Amino acid sequence: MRRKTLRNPMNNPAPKSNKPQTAITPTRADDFPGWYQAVIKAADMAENSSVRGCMVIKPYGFALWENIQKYFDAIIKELDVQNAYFPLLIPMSYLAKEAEHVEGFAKECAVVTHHRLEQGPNGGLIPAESAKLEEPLIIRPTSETIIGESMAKWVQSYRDLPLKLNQWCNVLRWEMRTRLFLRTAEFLWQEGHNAFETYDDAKEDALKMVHAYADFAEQYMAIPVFRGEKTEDERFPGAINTYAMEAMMQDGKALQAATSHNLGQNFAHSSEIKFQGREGKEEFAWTTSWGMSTRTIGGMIMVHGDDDGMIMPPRLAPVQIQIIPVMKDDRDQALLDYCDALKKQLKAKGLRAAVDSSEARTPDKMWGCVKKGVPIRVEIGGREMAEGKLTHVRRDIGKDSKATVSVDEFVNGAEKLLAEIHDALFARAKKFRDEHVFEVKTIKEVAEFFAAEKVGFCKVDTALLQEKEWETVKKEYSLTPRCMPFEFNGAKVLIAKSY
RNA sequence: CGGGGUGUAGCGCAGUCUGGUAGCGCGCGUCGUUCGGGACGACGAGGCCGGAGGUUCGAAUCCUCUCACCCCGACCA
Repeated sequence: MRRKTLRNPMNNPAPKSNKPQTAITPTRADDFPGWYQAVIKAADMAENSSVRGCMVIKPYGFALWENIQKYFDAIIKELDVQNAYFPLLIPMSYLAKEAEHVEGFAKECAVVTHHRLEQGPNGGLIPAESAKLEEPLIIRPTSETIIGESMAKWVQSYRDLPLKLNQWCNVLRWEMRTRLFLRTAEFLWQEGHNAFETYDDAKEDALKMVHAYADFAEQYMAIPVFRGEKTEDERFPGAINTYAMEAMMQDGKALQAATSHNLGQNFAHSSEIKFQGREGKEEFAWTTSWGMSTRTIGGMIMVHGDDDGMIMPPRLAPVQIQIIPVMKDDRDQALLDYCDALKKQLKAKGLRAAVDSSEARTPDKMWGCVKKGVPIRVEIGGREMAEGKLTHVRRDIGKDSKATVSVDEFVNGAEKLLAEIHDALFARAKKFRDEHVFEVKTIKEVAEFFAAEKVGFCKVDTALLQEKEWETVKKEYSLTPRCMPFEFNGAKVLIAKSY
């Protein structure tokens, strides 16, 4: 029965197979994009909404985003960034202020043209002709222009700089093809906008922020990343330099989940962010912008997940330790109390623990835990309770890691165990990534690599991107230069397929 | 916007060619037996067959028109 359900969701005859049974079908090897969708569904993180291109983030997925917000927000506050909030709607003319910026975003903007609805001729509602806006508003695809306007007001003197602002918000980019978390029309992010007195300050800030993101990816998401600069054609519209962190997914494709931009004086000019300098002269500010989105969640799924579902990086996991009471009879209140006491002890240590006291069957609770990627699962039955013990299992290793220890030992070691899981996830991801980066000498070899359907990144001399052949190969295999890692000073570039 | 496809129960699908009044699996509910890594049985609830016209005694099925969504391409965090 079980085999039929899993292998045979389409109701067709099940093929005979020796493959080990997995909670997720298809497996990563069968169909990576299909696997990705199935993991999100199995872990109950998000689903498509009836609004085209927009997703519903379900409580378990949103809890993950809330943790990202919580920890990253603390990091930027340490960097003297202040949170604020700016309008969702931006006058259309603002976008036009920066030439390259318009070109980059104009073709994916949603436009608000009316402010009232009325009864249409065939019933239903239509925008009222009399309520047409003189100047249409766009829904923000990003907020450089509207924040620039405020900055222009707030900055008068060099003493007002640096000014560092951030907002956690939603943005909208009318995307053709969408995928949960990775590319949706509306998505959540933080966008930081800083203004400085000098070019050097701005450049240093843009670099500092990309490292802040990369450190966050490595220390919280357990995702190893390449830190580097984007090539000219991959740059943010209107930026002088764009820096990014690039991660490798398990199918060898690249995912950029956060970027920072050195905007030079481009936006200061268009928004007139001027100040009186130390010598009394009027000067334009130097600005940066930097953002990280819900896309990172897609990255965590594709970097850590396996054929049994999600694997949450411990420091961001909505639930770090799930306690499952294994009950013989209908309901064992003593056992539930015992579990609850354990939960309280773990919470006192600052850990996110939960007890599954639902009426679901024990094996279903366990698989639920597995699919949701809870880092540590604790099982407690009558035997353990009698002996003051518990059994715990690591999600990243599975049942081979099952161990029975005393409650005290577990409580005292839980934080360390979570750290070990984090390190193991990071090491596993880094090993995979390092084994899938290939140094290649010519564009022809790049073409051969992808023609052979090999998986990973090609590292080449940046100069090769000037060759005519590159344009053809790039198109043929839908490749992009991902970034020029800092350690090569622009001399090398990573090429890959990407999300 | 080009090229392909799909709309039937909460989800996944069959039925359409050859019209006859709705079916399967999962899920869901009740009861019983189970219960330390995905249980099983019995009973049960659940559908304007995407929408609008037409043909017909009769349409999920045939015809016309629509609407929506999905996949593949150009753009992107």
